[in-house]
Formats: sequence, structure tokens, C-alpha cells
Amino acid sequence: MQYAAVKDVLAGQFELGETVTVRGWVRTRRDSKAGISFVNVHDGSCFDAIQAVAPNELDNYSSEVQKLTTGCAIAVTGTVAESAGQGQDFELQATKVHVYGWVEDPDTYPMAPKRHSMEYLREFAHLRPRTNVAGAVTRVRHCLAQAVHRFFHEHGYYWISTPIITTSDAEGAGELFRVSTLDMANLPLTDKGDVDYSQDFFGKEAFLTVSGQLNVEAFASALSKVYTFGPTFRAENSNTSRHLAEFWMIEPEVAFADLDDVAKLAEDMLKYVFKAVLAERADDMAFFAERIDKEAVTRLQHVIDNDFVHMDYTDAIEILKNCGKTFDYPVEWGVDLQSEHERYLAEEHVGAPVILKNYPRDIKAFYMRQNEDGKTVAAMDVLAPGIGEIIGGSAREERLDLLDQRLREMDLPFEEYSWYRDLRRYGTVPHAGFGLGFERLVAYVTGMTNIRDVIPYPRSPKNAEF
RNA sequence: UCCCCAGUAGCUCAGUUGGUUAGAGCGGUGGACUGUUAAUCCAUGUGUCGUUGGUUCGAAUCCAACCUGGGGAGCCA
Repeated sequence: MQYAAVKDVLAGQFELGETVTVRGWVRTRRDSKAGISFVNVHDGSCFDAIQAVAPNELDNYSSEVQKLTTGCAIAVTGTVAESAGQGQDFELQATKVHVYGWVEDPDTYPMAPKRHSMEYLREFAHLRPRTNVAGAVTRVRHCLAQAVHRFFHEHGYYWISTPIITTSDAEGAGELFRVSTLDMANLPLTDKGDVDYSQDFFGKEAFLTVSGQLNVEAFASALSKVYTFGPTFRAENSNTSRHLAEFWMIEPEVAFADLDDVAKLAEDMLKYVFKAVLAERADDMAFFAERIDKEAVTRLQHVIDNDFVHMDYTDAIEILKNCGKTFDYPVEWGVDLQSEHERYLAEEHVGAPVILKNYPRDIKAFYMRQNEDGKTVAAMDVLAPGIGEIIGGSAREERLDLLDQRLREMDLPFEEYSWYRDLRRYGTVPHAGFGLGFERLVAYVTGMTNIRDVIPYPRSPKNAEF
């Protein structure tokens, strides 16, 4: 028995007349009075399903083949043939159809062969992988992940697995998920009546990570070029189409680099992965362009063909002030840009991803490197039309005295950052990096408008089913 | 978490100025036709009208709270 992926049969990798077996799930069945049934079978190896032509001579034609419904799991053995019909070059002339699993009640099988809303499909996270759209998203997502690793590997970066569990509450409580083995119905207490975390698994409070950046900086300070690619957790009560409680983030960190170096890196990386997805997943991208977002393919091509626009925060403020538009939130140097401002810049003013740089230091994190002007820090955001912030990055403050100054200003505990400060005490170097939200990248590439539909099992407030 | 909108058949929705029997398309099923392919044509069933409470002679319809989803905002990636 020669098993074949649908992809390989459709690509013509088998001789005409050759006998192969494909295994997968029925998408549709159409019976012809000519005494044959057309059964479309998909196995996830590519966007298209293969058409199996089952003649009524088959032993189980009336008992099984004609009873096949969407979702049934089958194996079709047959000879590879040029298709007599339109729509595909190759098909399978079936000599045997084996049914692995029936759909027990076709009337209530949730994945009917018809259009479903994304919201509906989300309720069936275990069955939606069988749909065209979820399958295409899954393959594009995989392609992007592979391309990201490949890009960094080819450019001399090492992948660092930073910890998922952390004991430092780096960015302030409230947004972290607690990790504990304590019995919540019977918490051990200290003399003061507080929860006694010394009895907890790690002997202190522990949380799920909100970023691998601080950890990966240590590796950049030894291996020069590194990156993380892993899950990240935010317990914020964010109910939007672009936030998840559990998402994947890519964070390169580069020693001896400044902000412009990592801005260039971000541009190179995005172009690299866009090219990869257009080359490797043309079938899925064509589907997105046809059914999800007309611009899906041309948008990527446009980004690939053009240089990113760089813009200083200060210049962006001037543009927003003078653009003639009235915003709900007033624009003034020193304020954080609102969504409406970022949208205007990325979608209307530039019409492509734009890199904003050098933000006021008072609205940015403690670790960002202070610029000479004493007012701004070397931070950047890459804003993508339709998505908003897809990348946030900065040069890191490598000068201990200036880092300590920021820690004091923001009232952060030195003890928590002792090892981070050590990096500045022992052979410190200028370095920079950024964080790329992987799901936002997938959403941007596919044109999917809700981030919950580009991750296999979305976790968001009040939602952790499956 | 805040603002706005929505929740009616398996799905997508229409409907209701409160009043006897609740509608369409798609899907499913049966049939016709067909090398078909989002097939087409005919027939066909299905409803705690989101939940709880209130107003009323009477609520799917009005009111309140809650739940869920969507759009926007904040937080950010």
C-alpha cells in the first residue's frame, strides 16, 4: 500500500495510472446518475482537497460510499488520473474506499459544508481545523514560524528558551497570572495574616511570564545575537480583536546594536517571512485574498517592495497636529499616541507599516535607553495598518547609573533587578531588541480581523475552553 | 474594565406599535437530473424566541439584572 499526501498527488508527483492511497476527511460528496460519486477528501497537506471518483462497482458503493457525509474519515485507494472535469488536474479513480469513522449525525455535525461565522467556529475549536479557513490559517502560521526561526538561524542568532514561570513581578502586579500549588480553600498564613508563600512550590510568589526580554538580555550579553520564540501570558482584562491572555512572542536581542540596527532587523525579518509565505503558501494566500481580504497578497508584496517609513515621535506629533483631522484625543508632545492616531499614521498618512521612534521617556518602560536630549528614549513601535502595534522595541539602557536613576524614578525594587543590574556591572555593552506579537503577525498576513481566529486554542477573559 | 449593538430553527438572519397557527435562505434528509465540484431542481422536518425576575388579562415583543458574542476604547504584542 502506497500512502500519499493529497498535496503530492495534486502536484503530479505520481505517474498517471499509479495506485496510491490517500487518507483524510470528506469535504463533500456528489452522486452522479452515471453511476459514480465524487468524493472530495482533504488531509491538511495543502489547501485543496482531492477529488476521488468512486464507481458503483465498488462492493460498498451503496452501503457506504453513497452514505458518506462531510467530516467522515476515509481512505481512498485508486489510480492517479487526469481529471475529466474542470477544477483540478489530477484525481483518483477509486478502486477501494475504506471508512475509518462515520459522522454519527450529519444533521447536527457542526461543520456543515456552508459558510459559518468566525464566532460560531470559535465554539468548536476542536472541529474548526477541518474548515478551509482554519486549515489555511494553520498552515500559514506554521510557515511563518518556520520562516522566523530560519531567518534568525541564517543571520547568526541563537534561539533561547526563556522561562515561562517567573518569580519577579517585573511590570507591576495585576497583569500576571499566579502560579501556585497552594490549596486555595485553605491558604497558609503568616503571623501578620498574609498568605505565606514560603510554603508554596517555589518558596515565593510565582507567575507566568509577561516577556522573556529581561532574561534573554543576559544571553545577548554572551552570545551576541539571540531571540526568544515562546508563549507569553497577560492577565489583563482585554476584550479586543487584537489581544489574547496567552500568545506567542518573538523577541530578538542584539548586543552592540542600537535602535536603528533593530529597526532594520525588524524590517528585514518581516520582509523575509512575507516572502516565505507568498512562496510556500500561495494556495492558502490565494484563498485569503479571495474570501477573507482582497488585499491579502498585494499588501505583502507592497511591503516587500518598499522601504519602511521611519518617523520620529516628535515629527509624528507635528503631522498629526497639522493633518487637518480632528481626533477624539488631543495631540500634544508628551502624550502617548491613541489608536486613532496610530491608525491615521499607518493607514492614511503612510498606507503601509511605519516605524515610530524616540518616544518621550515618561511614557515608556524603565529599561529603555535615554537619548542625549534628556527627554526621549530610544524606543520604537512598528505600526501596521489594520492591526496597530505589531512590534515594540528599544535600545536598552546599558549604563548602570542611568538605569538606576530610572528604577528610582519609577519606584521599582532594586532587589528584584539585582541580576539585571549585574549585566551592567560586568562587561556591559550597548544592545537593543524588540518584541513581535506572533498572532498579530499571522493576522496581518492572512487578513483575519480577530486574533482569536489565528491561534489554535484562544485564551481570553472568560474563555479557556478546550 | 468602560461605551454602543446584538442574542429567534443545526447555521445566517427577517419578524413583533404586546394579542389566536413564528418566517426565509443555507445545511440535513428523500427524490429528480448531472463528469460533478459553493452543482442545480422538487419535496421535507425542526423552535425552552440567551437566562432570571418584573409590569400586564396576556410578553419572543415593554422594563431590570445577569450571561454570552460583536464593534469601539483603555492596557499592550
